[in-house]
Amino acid sequence: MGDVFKALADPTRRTILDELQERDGQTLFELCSRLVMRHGVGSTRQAVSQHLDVLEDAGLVSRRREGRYTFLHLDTAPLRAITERWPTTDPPEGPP
Amino acid sequence: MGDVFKALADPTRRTILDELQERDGQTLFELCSRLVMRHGVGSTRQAVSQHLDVLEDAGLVSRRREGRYTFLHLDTAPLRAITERWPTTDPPEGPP
DNA sequence: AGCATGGGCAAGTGCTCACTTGCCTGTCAA
DNA sequence: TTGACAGGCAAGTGAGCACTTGCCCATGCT
Repeated sequence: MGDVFKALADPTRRTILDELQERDGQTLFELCSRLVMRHGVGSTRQAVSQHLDVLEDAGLVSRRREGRYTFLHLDTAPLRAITERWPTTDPPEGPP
Repeated sequence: MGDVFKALADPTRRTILDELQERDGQTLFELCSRLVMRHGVGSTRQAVSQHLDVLEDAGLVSRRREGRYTFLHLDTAPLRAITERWPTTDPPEGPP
């Protein structure tokens, strides 16, 4: 359970989640390219892969192998446990 | 914004939030005592205080000075930004 | 005034973590 | 079959973080 929080603690990993949410099912190379192009993240392929390991352990990302490619999929389900653990008093309805 | 995630990454800090949610407005000594008694957290006073610094920077805890005492208050508002950033597809209605 | 209590401030230490470097495996095209 | 491509598997390194130790300041009671 604490893996989810540790996974979200790194800004690069949060950017990966952002990118996968915008375009799900990317391959590792495509993800690396888009991280450089659109988010200015200059990490190497191995660094991104290690981030994906952490995200996979947290249950936030799943790898789907298909032939030569490995497609990455986002799963935001573990995030629900956060707001369920410390429920907010006032609802998300925005004030005036 | 990333401060919230870094604050939640540590298990001791999450326990502090749990304890403050159960009993809001504690003082530092009371919090330390209850962390030892009820959660088995054996950190020193300074360690807990440094955790409170992190939680305060993240906006999750506020310190209210009153005479010789400093009361600690929980604020779960920053947690809402998490589920708003990566909205879940299926609602929290649990399956069978 | 004088001392105990509640708490802050700062330096030092060990461990974790993000990132790099290098090499190795499996898949497709020519 | 051989080469290029997509990706994994380590080991090593530097920075950040959690925690401790020691000292200092303010408040309140006697």
